Amino acid sequence: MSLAHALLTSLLEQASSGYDLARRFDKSIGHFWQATHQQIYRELGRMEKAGWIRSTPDPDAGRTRKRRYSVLPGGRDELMRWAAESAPLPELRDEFMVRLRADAVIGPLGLLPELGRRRALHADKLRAYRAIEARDFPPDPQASRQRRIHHLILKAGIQYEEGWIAWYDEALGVLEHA
Amino acid sequence: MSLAHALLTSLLEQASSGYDLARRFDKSIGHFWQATHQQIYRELGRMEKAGWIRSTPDPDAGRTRKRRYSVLPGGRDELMRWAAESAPLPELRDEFMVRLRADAVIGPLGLLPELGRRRALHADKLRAYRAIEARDFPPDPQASRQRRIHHLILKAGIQYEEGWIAWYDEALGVLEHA
DNA sequence: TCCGACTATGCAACCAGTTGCAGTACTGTA
DNA sequence: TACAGTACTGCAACTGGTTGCATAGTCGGA
Repeated sequence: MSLAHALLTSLLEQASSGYDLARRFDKSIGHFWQATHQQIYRELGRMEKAGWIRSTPDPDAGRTRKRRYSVLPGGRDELMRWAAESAPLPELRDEFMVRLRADAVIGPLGLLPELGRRRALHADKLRAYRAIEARDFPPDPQASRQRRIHHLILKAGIQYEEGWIAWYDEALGVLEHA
Repeated sequence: MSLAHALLTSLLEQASSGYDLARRFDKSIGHFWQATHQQIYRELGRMEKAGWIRSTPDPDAGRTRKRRYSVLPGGRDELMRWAAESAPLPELRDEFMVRLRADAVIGPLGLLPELGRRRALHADKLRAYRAIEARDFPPDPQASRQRRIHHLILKAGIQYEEGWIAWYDEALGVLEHA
């Protein structure tokens, strides 16, 4: 159950509401862990019951129902406990490879446009990551441990997109001349 | 619903039983699409109902219940239709990144051993892929379209593992000296 | 001849994640 | 003041995937 732990991490970085969490998930942690607002609300409810977090009406709430969640000591302990666990590698699961294999067994199915589209999507992501890198991580030998780790995580995304772009370029060559 | 299409592809390559499909999934297609025998049996049932495949008692069955599934024209059409669809990129979802981020916000949580373990797992996979490559894809300018595509798919796995190994090496450096 | 390992299939329950929909309050604009 | 848009929370139903368990036959070895 990592969503809870992703939320704990995010809340430790900054106490906030379910809605804000959902939006922040679209950036930062969301590059490696996605969640809809539905999941987030449900999970926040469970976590509060478990005594990991508590919620108070948000000071910025005005008359809305907005609530601010913050991490309790129990939640922090739980996060530390969980972080030390070992876990299996994420599994590679890409339906495009299935399509390719279908194309191989049946014969040309016109996958080239889709291939180009996917390459472009990866290029978009890479560009976005590079922009974040340029903005938030200027070269700095004195950077704090926290910053260095955040940069490292971003580099995982960069490395991932670059790898796929290179592969899609090769794939383009194979499908064009075959 | 890609599992059905992965199964169709696999059955087109070779008609076989649910059990054999499950085992073949552990290799080839399974590098990019995993499924348990449970899922497979359930899905084969649906596909037969849909008229995409048919099953006959397996000739090698002896007195067991073993059945051989093969693709009907309707299944082939469905696969062709589906292959031309476009689909979103698979999402990167790696809980280790959440752990790293927790380590960044709380302070050193002793992630180094886990980091080494994960690097080793990637190295194992890479070695396995390289072995398959050496065995099944000797350099051959005359290789068929099908072989070239299969090789391409394998290279996606190789590229993926190599990227992560490089990243884990860098991560090792960051966590050691911080 | 009994036993354990393996092949082969399947039911039932559960869980995480997704989708569709809805309600409520605020904010700006015509 | 009416209306559109959007911030914010939530319910209910569904889907795909996982887990635990059950069953039944085959085969080799103690």
